[in-house]
Amino acid sequence: MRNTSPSSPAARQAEGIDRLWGTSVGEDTAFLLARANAITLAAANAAVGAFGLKVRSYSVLALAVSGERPNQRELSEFLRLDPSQIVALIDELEKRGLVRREPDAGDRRVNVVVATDEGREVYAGAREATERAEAECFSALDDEDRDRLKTILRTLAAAPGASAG
Amino acid sequence: MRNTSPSSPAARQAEGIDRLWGTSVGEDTAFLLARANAITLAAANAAVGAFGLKVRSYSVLALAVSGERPNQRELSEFLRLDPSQIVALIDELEKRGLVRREPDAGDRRVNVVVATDEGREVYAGAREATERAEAECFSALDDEDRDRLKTILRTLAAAPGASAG
DNA sequence: TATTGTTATACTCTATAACTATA
DNA sequence: TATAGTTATAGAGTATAACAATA
Repeated sequence: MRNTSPSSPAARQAEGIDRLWGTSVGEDTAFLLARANAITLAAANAAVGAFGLKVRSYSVLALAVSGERPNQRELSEFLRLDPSQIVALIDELEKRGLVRREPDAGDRRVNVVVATDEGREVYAGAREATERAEAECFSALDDEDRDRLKTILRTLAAAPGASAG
Repeated sequence: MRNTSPSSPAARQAEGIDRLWGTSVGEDTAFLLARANAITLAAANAAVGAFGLKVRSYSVLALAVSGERPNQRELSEFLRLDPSQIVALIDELEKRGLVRREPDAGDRRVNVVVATDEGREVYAGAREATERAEAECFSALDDEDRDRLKTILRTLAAAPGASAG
């Protein structure tokens, strides 16, 4: 151990990597975005995991609960997941009795995804958990910055090019 | 085709999924963050792909170029990647002659990762490409919002809990 | 001929554990 | 006994193509 300036090993380690924040990587907005996403994703997965869900299946369940009666293609497009992945997610939720595929009256190719009563219950609990987790993730921000972040991200989501892969 | 209100199929489709933005999912900051990340990640991968890199290998190269002489454990911690993944990334970059492992004089277990001249050249081109791509991703934001976003994301990165998986 | 949902498959990414050499 | 780096492997996630039913 040559570098003896900081007392504890943990402190020395932290000091060690903190210097890398001054590099071009640490200045890159896309990198910071990826990191923030990794943190919130992990927290959200932990939160909904208590309800036997992952972020993916939770999102599908939330949209099924919404009352908007999305079909599978719409879920695929909105969540930016391949149609085949949506099939697997719905299969899993349907097997657990949380959602139901309902054939569309006007177009027999189309399945609309709706929540069951049990799905609504599970969703209510999971949503509370994710909101708690999210509040904790963003606890370093004041209310104004939280609003700003959300507004900015919504602007990006609505921007042209946001639909391109 | 029962719903004939919007003229083109594309317009009808867009109208269709836009209604889902009004749901709880569309209001979720973590969801918006994931989407923004997916968009910028795809754009960045496309940009550095022209130089035979991915975002991962580009990040390692950037840190090797920085002059901070990070070792593999530091790269692993800073980039939040497993040490074994760092090995693979450096192997690839080293095989292409873009970086070099240099044994640390003080601790023979440690490898410091530094860029070669060619690595610096490739990095310069790739960095320009990522900056162009990033500018395009964030073109919907004015300068003030871009700064705000960066500041907020930096606050989150520095927050306690940002190091927890 | 195009679209919705489905199946199958291969590829990438990620997580884990065990090993070596040094400390 | 602990740490840096390496190897091997299994699991999750992702992308792609082909297919049946329907429009």
